[in-house]
Amino acid sequence: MRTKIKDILLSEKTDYAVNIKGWVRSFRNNQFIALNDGSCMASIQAVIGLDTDEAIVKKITNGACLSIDGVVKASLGKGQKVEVVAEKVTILGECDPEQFPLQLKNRPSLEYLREIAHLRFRTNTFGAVFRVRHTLAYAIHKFFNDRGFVYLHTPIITASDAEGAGEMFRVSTLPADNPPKNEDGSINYTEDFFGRCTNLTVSGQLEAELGAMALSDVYTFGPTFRAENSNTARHLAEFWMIEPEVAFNDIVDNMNLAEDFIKYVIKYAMDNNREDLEFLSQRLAEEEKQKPMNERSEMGLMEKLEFVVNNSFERITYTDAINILLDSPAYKKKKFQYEVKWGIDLQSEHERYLVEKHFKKPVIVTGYPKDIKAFYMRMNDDGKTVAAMDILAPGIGEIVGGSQREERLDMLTRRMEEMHIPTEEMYWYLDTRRFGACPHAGFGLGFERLVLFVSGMTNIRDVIPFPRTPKNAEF
RNA sequence: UCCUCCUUAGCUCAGUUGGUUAGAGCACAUGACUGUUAAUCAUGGGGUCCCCCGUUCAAGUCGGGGAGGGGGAGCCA
Repeated sequence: MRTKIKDILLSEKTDYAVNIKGWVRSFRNNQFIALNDGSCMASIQAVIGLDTDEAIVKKITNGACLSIDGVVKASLGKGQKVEVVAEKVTILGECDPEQFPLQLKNRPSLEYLREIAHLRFRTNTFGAVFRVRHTLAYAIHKFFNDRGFVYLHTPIITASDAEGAGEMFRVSTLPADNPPKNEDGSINYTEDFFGRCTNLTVSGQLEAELGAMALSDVYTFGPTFRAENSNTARHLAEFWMIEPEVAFNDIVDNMNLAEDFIKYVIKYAMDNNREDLEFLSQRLAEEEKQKPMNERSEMGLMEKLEFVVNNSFERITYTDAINILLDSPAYKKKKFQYEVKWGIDLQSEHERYLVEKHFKKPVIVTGYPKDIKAFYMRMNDDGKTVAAMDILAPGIGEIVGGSQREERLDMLTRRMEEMHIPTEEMYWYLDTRRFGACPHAGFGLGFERLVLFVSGMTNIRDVIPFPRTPKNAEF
C-alpha cells in the first residue's frame, strides 16, 4: 500500500517498510532521488544502492514516475531527518530528459510555465498555489456550512442577460455558417436548442436571491464567464465566483459577513497550508528584490496575511473617499491622471491610493452614487446614493462587490425602467418583490482574486489551472 | 480596445558605432567520482537571431508592417 510522502515526513518515525510513488525532482550522485508526490511541498529523499541494475538507474530521470519499496531510516545526510532506503525501484512512467520541457534547475519563468500549463503543476510554486487554492475552496464551503447556509447551484447556461455585468458568451447549437434567419435578417433563435437565445452566466446573484427568499441563507460557488476583451493580470474570461445572499440582512450585516468571511478563509489557509504559504512568501520576497526600492511592498506575504486577519477593515462612505482623495498630497500635486469629484467611478489609481497609501489595509467603501451602480441596489434615503459596498484589497483592488438589494417593488421597477432593463422578461425576479418581499443583501467575491491575494502571486493566470483569456484557450 | 516594453540554443540571458565562423550559465549526451542537497569534474552535440518587406557592398543590430508575450490603463470580480 502506498504511503503519502507528507505522512512520512510529518511523523518522523523510522525503521518501517513503505511504498512511495511519485515523480523525480532530482537525481544526484546516481544514489539520491528527490521524489515528490504533491501531497506536500517537500520531496522525500530515496537512496538507492550503487549495485542497482544499470537499466533501472538510466531511467531514473527528472520527471520520471517511480514506485519505490523500501525502509524509512534516519538520514545519514544533513538536509533531511528521514529518508527511504530503497529495496526495489519500479519505473512506472519513463520521462525522456531530452524532450521533457520542464527543467527545474533553470528556474523557468512564470511566462514560460504558462505555455506548458499541463506540466507546471510539477513545480514547487504551482504545487503550493494549487494546494492553497484547494484549501481556500474547502474553507469557503466550511465557513458557510458552519453558519447554516445552503449551497445553491445556479445555472451556467442562462437566458437572462439583464444584469449587464459584461459581454456574454452565446450558447447555441445552430450552425455557425448558416443559421436560420427571421424575415428581418436576424437569427431565428426559436429553432435553437432552448428555443431562445442563451448565454453562459455572468453571475448567479439574481438566482441566488430567489433561493434566499425561501432558504434565508444561501451561497453560490461556481464558474462565471465574461466575454470582455480584458487583457490584465486581474481578469479572466472564465473565473469562479462566490455569491452569498442572505434574507433579512442589511448593508451593515453584509459588510460584517464579508469581513468575517475573508478573515476566516485566510486564517484557515494559514493554519492548514503554512509550509506552502511560507514558500510563496519567500518566493515573493525574492521577486521583490528585483524591484526598485520605492516599488517594494512594506510587508512580506505572511505579515500581510497576519495583518489582515488581526485588524478591522476600514469602513468609509464613497463621499468620505472622495474627500480624502481631494485632500490628499497626491491630488494637490496633480498625481492623479483621472479627475476626482463626487459622482465619478473610483479609478484604479484612486483605489490604490486609499488602500495602499492612506489606510494601508483593506477598505470597505459604501454609499456609491446610484448612477454608477447596478439597478438592483437599494436606494438610500438621500435619493442619490445606493446601499452598495466594495471591498478593496492592497495589490488587488476590488475583491468584493456587494449591496443591500432593493426590495421595494415600486422603487425597483422605476430603477429598471430608468436603466432600460426589460421588466417583462424579468418577471421572475420581480415576483420576489411581489410575493413576500423582505430586506436582503449579498455580495460577490472573485475566487481567483482571493487566491491571488493569499498566494502573493501577481498574475491571475497563475492561480487557475487552465486560464481562459482573450486569444488563449490552450489545453 | 489603448499606451508601453520585449521576442537570440531546450531554459535564463549577453551580443559594443551595422563588419570574419553569434556567445555564456544551466539543461542534455558520454565518461569519471560516489552521502549527495540546484552534487562535482572533464569532454561533446545543439541556432529559421519571432515572421514578412525594405535600406545597405554587408542586418541579430537600422526603418516599415504583422504575430506572440510582459507591464500599465479601461471594463470588472
